Amino acid sequence: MATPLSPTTKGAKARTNWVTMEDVAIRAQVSKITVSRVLRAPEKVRAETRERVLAAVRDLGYVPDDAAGALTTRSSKIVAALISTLEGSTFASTVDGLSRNLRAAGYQLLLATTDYSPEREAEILSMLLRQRPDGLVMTSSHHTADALALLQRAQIPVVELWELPPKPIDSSVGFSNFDAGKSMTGFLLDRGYRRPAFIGPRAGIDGRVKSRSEGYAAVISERAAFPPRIITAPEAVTSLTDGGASGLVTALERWPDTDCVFCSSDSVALGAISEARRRNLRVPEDIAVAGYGDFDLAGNSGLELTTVRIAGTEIGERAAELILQRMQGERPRRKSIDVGFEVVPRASA
Amino acid sequence: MATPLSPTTKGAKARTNWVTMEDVAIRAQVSKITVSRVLRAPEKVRAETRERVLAAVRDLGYVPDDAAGALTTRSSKIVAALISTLEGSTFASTVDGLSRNLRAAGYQLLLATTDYSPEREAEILSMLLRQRPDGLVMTSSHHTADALALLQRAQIPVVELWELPPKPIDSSVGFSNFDAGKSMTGFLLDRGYRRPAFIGPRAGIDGRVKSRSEGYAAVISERAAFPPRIITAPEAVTSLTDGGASGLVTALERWPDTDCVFCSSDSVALGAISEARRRNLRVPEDIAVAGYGDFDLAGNSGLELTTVRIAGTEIGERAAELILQRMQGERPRRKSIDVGFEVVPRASA
DNA sequence: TTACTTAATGTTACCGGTAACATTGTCAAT
DNA sequence: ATTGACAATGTTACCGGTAACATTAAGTAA
Repeated sequence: MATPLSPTTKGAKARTNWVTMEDVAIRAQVSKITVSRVLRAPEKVRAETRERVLAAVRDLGYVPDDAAGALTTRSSKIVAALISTLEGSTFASTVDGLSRNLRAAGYQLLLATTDYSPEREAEILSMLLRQRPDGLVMTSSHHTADALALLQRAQIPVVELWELPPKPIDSSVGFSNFDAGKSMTGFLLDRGYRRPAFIGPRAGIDGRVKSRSEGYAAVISERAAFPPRIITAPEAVTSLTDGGASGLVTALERWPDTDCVFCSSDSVALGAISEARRRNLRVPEDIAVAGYGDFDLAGNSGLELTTVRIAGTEIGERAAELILQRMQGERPRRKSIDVGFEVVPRASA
Repeated sequence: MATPLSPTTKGAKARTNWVTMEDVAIRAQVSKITVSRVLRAPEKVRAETRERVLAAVRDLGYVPDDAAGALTTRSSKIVAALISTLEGSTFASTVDGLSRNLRAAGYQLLLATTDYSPEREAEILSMLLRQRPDGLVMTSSHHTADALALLQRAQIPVVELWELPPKPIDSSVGFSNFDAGKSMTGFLLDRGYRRPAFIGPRAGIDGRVKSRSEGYAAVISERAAFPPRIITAPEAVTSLTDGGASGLVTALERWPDTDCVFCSSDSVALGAISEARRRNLRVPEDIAVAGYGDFDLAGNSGLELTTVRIAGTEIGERAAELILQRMQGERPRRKSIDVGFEVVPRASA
């Protein structure tokens, strides 16, 4: 009693939809390894054979399985990214630059957001590592011991973004938030403002904001005759813009002579400006406002926001380059790349 | 002559840093499969054995290799996302919601941006498929034949986001851009504006914008006594805000009686408002401006932008649910989820 | 006691590729 | 004609897991 065969040429099984390298090999009348060679080292295969294989690939619509290949090559062609947040557009351009440059080299980006929580970061990290990424980028530089241990064992290139940690895990692409805070504060004093305050989101959430405020404090301590005025939003306030609005109120209540606020981000500055308008305060005559980030809205919106420009896309692109070099086994010249920043003077301060 | 053994207990090879399931098995004095069971079906293993295995897992810091497992389970635990752009914060919250909900179920998000190009989308798609994602989401609904063929063969759940295509590939989560365009236009006419124009980015780039403008045109044709006034930015203009500014100028030049502009996004509206301010036009008295998207800046910035609110995060969350259901083999009730939209009246129109 | 379940664990083969080595064929030099 | 070198292709084993089936031990019903 003959078992009824399916009408496909394949014969038995076919439990999956995917065309395998073996299918291609059979159709091209070669062995699997020849197909593999055509795809990865075409010059090692005679032109005639190569064409036959490529034709089979096209005919069958073969798409290689990188995960299977990774088992022997030990390269998943995946880079993982741990991003603090995608909201507020701070890191969006970085992710974009990163993904674009990685893809050009055949790598894909595995993305996860940590909401600024080191604990969540550690948890997510261990999930991401199950995919055996070839490299890792992260926008935070405060990590739990667990996370560090995992990274230690993983032995993959790690790039920390958006700052230059004094003691980097591996390498980093960013700039000094401390210096940026100093520069803007110095700029404001130079412009003639006497009592600048610093407004940030709720405390402790983001090390970068802390560095900026410390830059601010350093300059104030050095050049001004009053103690640094740093305001952090109360727990209840979640939105950055709301934090800016409430921060301005708090600043003016606590120190009525405040003539200028330096906000931890453009979103915060937006909130401060809109609060100022609500109170009929002129910007910058009654209260000057400076932001941080040079988001799209800062220059193009009629806000004319004085701010600090960060090369977000470049950070992503450089990180990709660095990671790619490291994955190719090269030891890059520098493990830290400083992309700098720029104070952009506009009308608001 | 004895070969010098490394001091590790492992004996031979150890060409990789990663601890394998076999290492765990040896340490716990069981077989690989028992380790596998402890991790995936603990109830099938005696408590005592289980503890021993878990201890070994902890001691060695074992992290399973999902890619290896995927070979037999045929589930990569990866979902791929093809996003038109990350800039402008339109899709950021969607990606966030998606990633969050997927991770809760043990899935990771593989992200790529297409820059609104169907050709690039097809190209990227074939790269992404090499990772054998279990599911796919995409924010565009215009695809090349190649892309469709690939998706066809891949046989994985596909969710199209941010609109409800009349002929979806598989399933979709979104809303009707056409209806949203109609609603806002109707709202503007109801408010008493007589000559609303529509301002969009450069033509043909985004099908959703087209749908919105068609909604606008439909209402104008039905209720107003003039032909629809649709302006698209010239090729040279890349920024959305710049497009809004130049769009306003063009509208007022071409149709001086324009009393209101409905912009294809809040960013465009921002540009229009700032151009209006430059020209000392009062908003909304001289020219009313409506946006689309209800980005963070719309409500909190003092702009008081009248706009259409889209539940971006919800789209991501629902898409995750849908994909997860599909991957579990369930046939969900609806293949299309309409999350709706809401016209948000503020001061600008 | 003996056969029959059931629980707990192990063995084998396989997923879809690639590394390493093996084989075959061709041609030039001896 | 014989040999060696090299080009083209194939064979085998293995990567790190899991499915399917096999085995063992202990308990239970007849």
